Amino acid sequence: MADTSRPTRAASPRYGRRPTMKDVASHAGVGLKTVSRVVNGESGVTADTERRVREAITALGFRRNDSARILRKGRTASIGLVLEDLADPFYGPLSRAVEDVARVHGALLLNGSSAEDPQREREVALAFCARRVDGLVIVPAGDDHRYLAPELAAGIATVFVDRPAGHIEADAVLSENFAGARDGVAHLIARGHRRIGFIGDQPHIHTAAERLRGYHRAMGAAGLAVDPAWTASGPTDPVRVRADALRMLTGPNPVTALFTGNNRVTLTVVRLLAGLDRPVALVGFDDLELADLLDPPITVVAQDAARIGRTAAELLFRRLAGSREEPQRVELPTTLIARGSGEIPPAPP
Amino acid sequence: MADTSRPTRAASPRYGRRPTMKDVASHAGVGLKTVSRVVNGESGVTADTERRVREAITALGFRRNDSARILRKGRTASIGLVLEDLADPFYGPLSRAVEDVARVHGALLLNGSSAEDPQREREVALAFCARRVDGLVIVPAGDDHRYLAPELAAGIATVFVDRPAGHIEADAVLSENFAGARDGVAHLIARGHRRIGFIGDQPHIHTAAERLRGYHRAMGAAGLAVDPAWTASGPTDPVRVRADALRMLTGPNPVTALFTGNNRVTLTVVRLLAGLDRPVALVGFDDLELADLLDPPITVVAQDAARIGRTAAELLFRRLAGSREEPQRVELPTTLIARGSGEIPPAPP
DNA sequence: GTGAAAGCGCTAACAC
DNA sequence: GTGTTAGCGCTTTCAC
Repeated sequence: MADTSRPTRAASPRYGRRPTMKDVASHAGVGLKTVSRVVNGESGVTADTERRVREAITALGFRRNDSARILRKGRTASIGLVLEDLADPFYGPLSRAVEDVARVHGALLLNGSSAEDPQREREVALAFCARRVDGLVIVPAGDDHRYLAPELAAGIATVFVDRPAGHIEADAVLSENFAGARDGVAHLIARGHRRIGFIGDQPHIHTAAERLRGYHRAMGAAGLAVDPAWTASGPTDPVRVRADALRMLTGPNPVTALFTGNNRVTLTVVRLLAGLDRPVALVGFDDLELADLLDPPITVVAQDAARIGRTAAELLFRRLAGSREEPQRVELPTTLIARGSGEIPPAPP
Repeated sequence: MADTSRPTRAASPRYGRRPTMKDVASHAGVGLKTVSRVVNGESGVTADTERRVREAITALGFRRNDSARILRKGRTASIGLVLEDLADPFYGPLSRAVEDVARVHGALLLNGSSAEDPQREREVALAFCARRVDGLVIVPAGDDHRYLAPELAAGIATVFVDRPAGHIEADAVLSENFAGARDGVAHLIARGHRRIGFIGDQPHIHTAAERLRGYHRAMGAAGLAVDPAWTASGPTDPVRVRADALRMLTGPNPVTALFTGNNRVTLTVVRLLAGLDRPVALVGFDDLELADLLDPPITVVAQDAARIGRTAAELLFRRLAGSREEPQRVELPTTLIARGSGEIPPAPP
């Protein structure tokens, strides 16, 4: 008996100890290192020895234990992706793009959702660090990332996505939120709208703040005063959004057009407008599947989620390959897609 | 110099060797095991000792290396999820549900896409096994999973999702594909349709075959003969789907209604029908976001992706907790959501 | 071409 | 309460 420490398990083949290289070695009648050479495709093993080793591997059902390998080599060949919610359609393509890049570099992907909770973001990110991921791609929920400083110092490459890091220097890949929103609002202004509403996400979120800034810039550039009742920021909960939209549309100084700050807000507003008899122009930030088939089709400022993910992952692997440039902020352009809802003229007064 | 193996790096604090428990121990002037006790919240450490250890941990920026812990404990507290494509909206909620359950059990989630390629599914699944994940949730791309037999034998719990495993005994969580499709087609028949087309995914895919079987059953139960030109199975590529749909709608024996076998097919057909002047009834398998806002709103047979994921993950963790029941197949009900497109009557001849 | 020995950083077992 | 020792399964080093 080789393993006297677990007598009760030794009898059961189904849940027995997995074979190790040592087991393969004795089964094949070779040294441990020879097995290691075969498993890792290193040279310096005769064809005959290799055959015997491979036979032993198959016979025993051996598979290399990467935990041990990782411990020894110091690199895990894995990266962690922390995002807000895997179920959000924006993050699906983003994750997939990160995974594809990781795959090219032979790395696996650990996935975690922060649920927009800074504390949870921190837990997930640090759990990944404890696993010694080589790198981290983070869609931040919180705005203070000093907790990551020791990890960055220890060499865990980190790229922030969608929103920049708070209180630490790190790479970030963002959309042109300001310019995209500004252009979307300018598009409405160009169609003759003067009273335009903005409904966005919570103001402490970087993208929400930037998009609101873009709204104000477009209005200002056109010489239009903004009634404070025309802007609303808060959770993307449908009840809140619906109430704010209704208030803007029916108040004393009603808007003739709406700019919505992200896909969830747009969805809620589209549902609301569908039940209205009055035509209201709409431009939304983020594209929606089927947006082209609605009546009217929805005009959007589209982000390229897959490109954002790919760009971030490629930057990450450049860092892992040794790039020592200053932390950089990459801003990716958005695309205004005019489909109809943004081209509705203002209703006559 | 403690680390002479990396002379060029030793000078840089930024990329130095990470501190270990041993480093913390000597910094705090205690033994290694005491640090371990503090880090793992074990009892038997005086408040004063604990404070000194914690100070050393903060001072050095120590974080436990879980790779070493995993190697020693034999459990990785992680599970692997292999699915078709993270970017597909069906899998977002599914992944999220699996992650949430994993989180409750203190496990991390490794994510991989097979891109519907059996070889790639195998690579990803085996890479996860080499990492010694405790369990695996797999949306199979291939139909032969004997390659997993040694892993199952070694105790890696595995649950298949959406489609059953091929040639091995394993748990599976599926939708009621047959019943869902049958009821969806029966719904069209009840509205007076007699010539109904079916456009589905490739026939070797289990869900596609089951849904096609449901179609035939509904037609048969209503005493309706099926013209072979009314069914088409193949890749969900829009060009193929469009061509097949057009053929059915304009052939010598044209259909008055279509049943589409999954969300991608439905999308393509919706786009096609939107350009037609003739009204055609449509029921699709899988729900679509915004389906209720289209004109007409789309009637669907909806699967609950989140529930499927949750059910699979819970079954997995029951296995990990020691459940030794026979492998089981769980079938989750679908929901017919009548919205309009499925209630269009047949066009007069 | 091959193998023995050391050690990656941690936890388990068992001293004291 | 605290520390020492062995060893998880692999890779690295170096001897043969």
